[in-house]
Amino acid sequence: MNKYRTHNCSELSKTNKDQSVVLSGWINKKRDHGNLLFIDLRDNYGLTQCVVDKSNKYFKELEKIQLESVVKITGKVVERSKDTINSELKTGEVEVNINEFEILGHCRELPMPVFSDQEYAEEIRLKYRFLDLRRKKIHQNIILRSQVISFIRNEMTKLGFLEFQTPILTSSSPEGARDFLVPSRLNPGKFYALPQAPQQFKQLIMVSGFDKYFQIAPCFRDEDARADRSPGEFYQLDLEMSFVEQEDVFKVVEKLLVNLFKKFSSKKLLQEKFPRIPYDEAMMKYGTDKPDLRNPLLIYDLTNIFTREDVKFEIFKKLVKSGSKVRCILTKKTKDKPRSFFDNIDKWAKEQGASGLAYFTIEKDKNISAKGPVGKFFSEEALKEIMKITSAEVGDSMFFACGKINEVVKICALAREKIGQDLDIIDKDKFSFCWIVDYPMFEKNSETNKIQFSHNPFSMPQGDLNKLDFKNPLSIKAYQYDIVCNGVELSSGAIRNHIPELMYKLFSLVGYDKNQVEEKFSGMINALSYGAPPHGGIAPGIDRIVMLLANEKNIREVTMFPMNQNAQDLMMDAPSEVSADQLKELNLSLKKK
RNA sequence: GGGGGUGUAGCUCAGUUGGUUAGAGCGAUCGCCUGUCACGCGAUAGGUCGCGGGUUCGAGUCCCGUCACUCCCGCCA
Repeated sequence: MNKYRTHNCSELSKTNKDQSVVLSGWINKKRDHGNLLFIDLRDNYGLTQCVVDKSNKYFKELEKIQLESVVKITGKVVERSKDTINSELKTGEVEVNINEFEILGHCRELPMPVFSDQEYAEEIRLKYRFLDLRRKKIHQNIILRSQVISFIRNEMTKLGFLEFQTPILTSSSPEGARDFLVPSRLNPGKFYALPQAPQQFKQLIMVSGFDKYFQIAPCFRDEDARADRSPGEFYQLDLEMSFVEQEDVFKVVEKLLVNLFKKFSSKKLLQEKFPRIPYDEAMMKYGTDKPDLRNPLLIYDLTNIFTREDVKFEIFKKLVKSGSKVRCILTKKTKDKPRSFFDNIDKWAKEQGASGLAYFTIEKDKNISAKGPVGKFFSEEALKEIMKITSAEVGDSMFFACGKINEVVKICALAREKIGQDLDIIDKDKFSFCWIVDYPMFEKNSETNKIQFSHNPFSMPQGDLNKLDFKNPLSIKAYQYDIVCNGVELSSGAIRNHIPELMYKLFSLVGYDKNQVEEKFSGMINALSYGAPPHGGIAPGIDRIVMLLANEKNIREVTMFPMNQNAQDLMMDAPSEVSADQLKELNLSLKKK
């Protein structure tokens, strides 16, 4: 028999009546009636009420015991009287009459209550993460995470994928995020980098002939944190397949995600075959390549309207003449919204750094007219044209932004989200997935004006490879795709470029000559020239999937031991200083401040 | 690197126009209480109002600086 328990804290029921049992767990809560004491004993599995009265020799000691102490209790299971049954508790029909008890782990005065729904400052939660993790909600989140990962492993294995580990200490690569560097003792002056993703390794696995690979892969990027982005490290379901086209990857991932989300959430999926939205279309209609499709609002381009003679909105017209764009967001049936609704959005836009959002509502008396501060600037003919372009109807309103294309697109995307929230038209009980496809291979850096890879430099360009228009690199699309769910970017992937000559050519467009490519990507470029299969893959973010399933807005709520925003682990005190000897061994010296 | 928010008891927070000795709930300690499940009741302890400077007869409150946490922008192939 186990020394510590015969049952866990969620197991006992009426069927155990009169049995002598041993339970171990944490003191979740005490209710002291002076001569009668109730103790809720908690473990990973649940809660059991234990009772003791003053006739027991341990009574005084139990009365004094700190919450969150770990104890072993020996006692008898008794059925509760009808009026004392707790239906909220799985074990609520019984309780354990304590005969003996033993303290297994003392607890000091707590820096934060464990049994409470109260929110606490993150600083204290992170410092005492082991206490925080005892709390119900986050405890459940972490269990969910484990179940999600185990489900994924199982499904991937069933689909014939093999799980491999790839190196954690690898080489730094240009392109992409900032690397975490690790100094090499045996190679003074040289550094390993932690992988930003196992990108090159998974392609090498394909070249090695393994056909289908996956891994729950840790990825390290030294970039600043966000609510949905841990500083430092995160996990991806990294996968790669040989002899596939884009649709083959989509099929696998769609099936996996649909099964996963159905199993672990009660929310409905808006569509089980994810819509495919070309990047250009997404940027036009939603202003972003991670649209929340639960939000029905759409963005329209109305730049041409502001070249008309019968439109007198001079500020916009002047800007349009100098190359600015006008975009609008249409809201349906909003004519009765109070003035404050519109003004608040205009005010909000100004707070976002935009010059504001002009608006009007389309009305009809005898004629079509526009009501609102700028309504008078539009002729009936112009309004009819606007209604044609946007499919707007009488009673609808529109918000206008004007400016340089990048700025307009950005504020419209934000405004779409903001207005959607204000109108409360986003169904929070749904998941809406989509694929964003046809990403451009290259983009122009707005500061340096230089051409750079817009996503992954290893992606395969679309179209006839013999007829690619290298003179117009910005026109080249790639077999590059993202999965988006409810406005959250879950993953990106691509069909890879497995042709070395094409790789050299593409890199040359962003300013790398052949030697540089061979130097920077030696492992891979070399491998591709010894018989590489066409291959492609994707890497959905595990943390963000669990966030969606757990309905959490912050990634730390689904991460067991997260760092804070400044990339510090307050519990383990990392990063920390190291000894002079350690530095010496690594051939490093620190600059004095 | 930049912008916003927050910082008062172990925890969560209140603190009015600058004005007496800075309060509450939870927790802790002590006492009472035999059917609670957020048990109840009474008492006690607990404060560098993040830190530094300034204005003022007087600062938790106003001003300047600074630090910490957090959210956002930049960044994140």
